[in-house]
Amino acid sequence: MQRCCPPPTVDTTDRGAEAGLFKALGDPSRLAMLATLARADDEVCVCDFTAALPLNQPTISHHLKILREAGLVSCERRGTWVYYRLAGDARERVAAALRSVIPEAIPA
Amino acid sequence: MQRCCPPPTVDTTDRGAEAGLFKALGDPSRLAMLATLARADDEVCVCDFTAALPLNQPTISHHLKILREAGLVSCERRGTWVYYRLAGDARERVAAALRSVIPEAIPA
DNA sequence: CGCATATATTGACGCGCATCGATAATTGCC
DNA sequence: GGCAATTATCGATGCGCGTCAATATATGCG
Repeated sequence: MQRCCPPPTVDTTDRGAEAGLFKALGDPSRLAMLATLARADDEVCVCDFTAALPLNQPTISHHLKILREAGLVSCERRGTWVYYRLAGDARERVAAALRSVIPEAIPA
Repeated sequence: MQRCCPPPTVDTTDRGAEAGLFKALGDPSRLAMLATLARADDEVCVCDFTAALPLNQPTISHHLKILREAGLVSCERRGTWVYYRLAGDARERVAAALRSVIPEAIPA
């Protein structure tokens, strides 16, 4: 191992949190749910996801749990049905994560 | 399976490409390399990564290959050393992917 | 209470990923 | 050509992920 030219400036900041966020975004089905929630003015029923997506019900529930634990969505039970909505700070959280890695990728 | 209330509007657009991009961002070591490249004005030598990151050399090479295949970085060999740089359209690509999922997450 | 429906959890399976050691490929230098 | 150094590839290993069937939990209704 040998140096080549100038002093190295490798960013060794721990980005486990940001990686966790992006990992939650790393599945097409989860992106479909997030895109739906981001465009819905109010909440979306789980039954809509199970009806529209080509996945079995436990798989839907599993993906929603991952989004929940990532803090990207929140849910509320009303009667038999459970309604999900985009978390209030989801937009700024992902934007901040992206900005922390590639600062100029987002205006401000 | 039964409807609950209004017509569902689940976004079933295929987001495999966006998910692939986010999946490439879903690792702390790869984020460290990307953050380094995004802040470096010019290119960064592989030897700097192997020297600074707590990973073995084959693992570094493996992660760089993933970033390369995701189109996020490009590389050029000069002599014994290989230099990586952030791809020219990396910033707009990730911004567009994020915007396509959560439109209001990014200003423009 | 008992039944039906909606959602969550559990357990299992197969595949992909992160990591490493060993080795190959490439280049520079003698 | 031969040797040393840098990077890439290969093979293997262990773990995590996406998926499903089966089951559990929760709610509403009669």
